[in-house]
Amino acid sequence: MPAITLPDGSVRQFDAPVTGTTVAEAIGPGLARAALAMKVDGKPVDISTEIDQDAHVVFITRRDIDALEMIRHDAAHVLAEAVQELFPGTQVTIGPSIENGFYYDFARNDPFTPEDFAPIEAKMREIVARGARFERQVMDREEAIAFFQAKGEKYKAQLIEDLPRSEVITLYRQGEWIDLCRGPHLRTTADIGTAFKLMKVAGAYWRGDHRNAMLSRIYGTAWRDQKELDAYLHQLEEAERRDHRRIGKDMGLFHIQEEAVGSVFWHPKGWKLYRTAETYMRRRLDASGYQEVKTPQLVDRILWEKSGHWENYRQNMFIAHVEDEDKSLALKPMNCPCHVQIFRQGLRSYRELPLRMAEFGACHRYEPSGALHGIMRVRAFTQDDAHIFCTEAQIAPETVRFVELLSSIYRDFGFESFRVKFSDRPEARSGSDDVWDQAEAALKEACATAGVEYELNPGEGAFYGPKLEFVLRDAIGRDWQCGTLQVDFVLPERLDAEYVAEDGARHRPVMLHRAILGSFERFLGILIEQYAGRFPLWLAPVQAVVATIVSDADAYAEEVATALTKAGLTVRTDLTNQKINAKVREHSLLHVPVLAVVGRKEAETRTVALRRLGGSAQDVVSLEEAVARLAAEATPPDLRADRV
RNA sequence: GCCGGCGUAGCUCAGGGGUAGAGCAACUGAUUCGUAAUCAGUAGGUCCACAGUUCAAUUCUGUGCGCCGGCACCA
Repeated sequence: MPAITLPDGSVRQFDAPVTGTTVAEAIGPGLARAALAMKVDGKPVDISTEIDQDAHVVFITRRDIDALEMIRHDAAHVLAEAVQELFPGTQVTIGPSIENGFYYDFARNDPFTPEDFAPIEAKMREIVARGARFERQVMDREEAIAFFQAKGEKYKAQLIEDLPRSEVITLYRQGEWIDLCRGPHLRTTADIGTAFKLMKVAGAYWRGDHRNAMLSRIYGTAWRDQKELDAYLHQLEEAERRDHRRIGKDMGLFHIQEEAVGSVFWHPKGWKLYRTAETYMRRRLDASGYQEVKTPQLVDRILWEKSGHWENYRQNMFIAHVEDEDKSLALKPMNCPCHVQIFRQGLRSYRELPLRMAEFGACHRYEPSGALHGIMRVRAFTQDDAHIFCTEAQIAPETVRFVELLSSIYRDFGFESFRVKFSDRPEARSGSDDVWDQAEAALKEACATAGVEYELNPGEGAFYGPKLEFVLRDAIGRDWQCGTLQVDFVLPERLDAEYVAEDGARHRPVMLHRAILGSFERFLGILIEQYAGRFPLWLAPVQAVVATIVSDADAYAEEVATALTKAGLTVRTDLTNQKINAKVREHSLLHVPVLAVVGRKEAETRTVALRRLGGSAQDVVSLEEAVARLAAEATPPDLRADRV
C-alpha cells in the first residue's frame, strides 16, 4: 500500500504497487503528459518503474536539469541505433552523457569521418520521430553474455563479464534496437527532441587504456530545445575567438614554429606581459619569505639517477651528449634535485626551517606530440617553482600559508574560483608504501587544517609524492592544472638532505614542491583566454596609445607619451596620416585598453581625450590628471595603497 | 604516441590534372579628415617537403613533417 509523498509535502495513498505514470495521471493530465521520468527517494528512475512501498517522488519534466542528462544519454542510444542501421557490422561499446552532450564509442575497421555525420544525423531524427518506447528488461547474466556474443557484440559481452556478480543486468529496448544499459531513460525516443547535433569524431582507446584497441568515437551535443542548442553553438564560437593561439597571433604576443616544436618565441608585447607577471610573482614571493635561486639547465645523469628521474622519468627527458666526452647530461625536467644540491651545501640547522627556495626554473620535457597545445602544453617552459624544506610539523602550517598566497595571487589575476584535486600514489613510484601512507596522510591533514576541499584524483600523484592540483579552466572548458603542492619524503632521502635538529642529531627534512602559476606559459595562455586579450591596465603589454587627429598635434602627442612613459606606463604613439576612426578601430582590435586622443583642441588646452577599450565615452581631462589617473590604475594590485 | 581532419600571399580563405585568385594587411601617392575601416595605385606565392603515377601534379597516390580535434600522457 504505497504512500507517495510529493515535493509539496502532500501524500497520496495507493492500494497496490503503482508506476510513476499512474501516479502522474492521478495528479493530473498535464503532469502525466509532462513527466518524462521521476526520482524515487532521490534516485532517478524510469517513469514506468513500479513503486511498491512508501516513497518520496519527484517527477522530472523537460524543464528540469535532470532531464537534460537523460536527453543526452538517450541521444547516445539513438546515435548507436542509427550507426548500426547505416553501418551493419559496427560493434557498440559505451556511450555516456557528458557535459554539454554525449558520445558513443564504436568498434569498426574504418573509423568514422565528419562526412558520415549528415546521414547519421538524418537517421537519428528518423528514429526520434518513430517515438519508440524505451523498455527495460532484466536478463540473467549468462543469458545476457550469450545474447551479445550471438550478436557479435563482443565488447558488450565483455562489459557484462566484468560487472560485479551482484549487479542486476538490465537491457533497454527502443523499437528493434536493444542495448546493455543501467538506465534510466525517458519514455520514448521522441522525448529526446530535435535539439541535438553531432560535433566531432575522435579516436579513443577501449577502456581508456592505450594498450587496447582504438575505437571510433562520435561526439554530439544535445539540449532541451533549439534555443539552448543555438546558445551553446554560439558560445562555442565566442570561445574560439578567445583562443590564446588566435589572440597571441592577432596581438603579436608570441609564435611557435616547426624548428622549435613545443617552444615559445615570445615577441616584444608577449614578453612584456610575461615580465609583468614575473615581476609581480617575484614581489609576492619576496614578501612571503621565499629565497630566489637559479640552478643549472644541463645536469649530469648521475644526479638524475640518484633522484630517481632517470628511472622514472627518462622517456620525458632531453638527453645531451658532447662529442669528445663520454658523459650524458640531461636538460632538467624539474628543478627539485638542483634545489636539494643548494640545500646540501654546508650544514643546515632546524632554525633555518622552513626554508623556502624559489626559482623561475626553465624546464624541458619531451611531451608526446599529441599533447602539445599552443603555449599551454609545451616542451620548454618556466615554472614558478619552489621547494619548502621543513619538518613534518610544519607541513600543515606551510600548506595553509601556501593556499592563502595562491588564492590571493589568483584573485589578483582575476580568477575568483578554482578547483582542487588530490592525487594519490601512482603505479610507477619511488618510496615504500609506509612512506606513501605517511605522505598522503600528512597532505590530507594539511588540507583539513587549511580548509581546502578537494576531489580525489586516484593514482595521479608524482612519482615521489602525493599532490594537490589547483585547476583553472580555459575558454572552451578544458581544465588545466596550474598550481600544485606536493609532499615529498622520498627525494630528501634519495639525495641525502639533512639538518641538525634541536636534539643535536641529523634529521631528514620534508620537501614541499609547490608552484602557483604552474608554468608561465600555461598560466599566461589561460590568462589570455580569461580576458580574451582585453587585459586590465596593469597587465596590458601596451597600456595606452596616444593618437593624433591632425598632424599639428604631433609634438603635443609626443609630449603626452613622454609624460605617461615617465609615470611608468607602456605607451605608443600613432601619428599616422589616418582618420581618427581608423585609428580607434585599429587599436581597439589590438585590445589596447586606453586610447589618448589629441587634436588641436587638446594641444591648445593641454588636455587629452581618454577613450576606454570597449566604451565610446570620451573623458577629456588635463594632461596631469590623465597621467595621475592612468598611473594609479596601472599599479599592480599588490602595490595599491588600498590593499588590505 | 594512437585515431580522424587539415596544410594555397603576412592574415582569413576560395579554387582546381595544363604552374593560381579575393578581402584585409604591406608599400607608394593623394587626403589633415573629432572617436570602430578615406580614396587611388603597386608589389607580393618553389600552392608544407620528398617520392610515385602522368605528355603534364599545387591538384591524384604514398611517405615524412607540422597544425587542429579527441584519446593516451601531463605543469
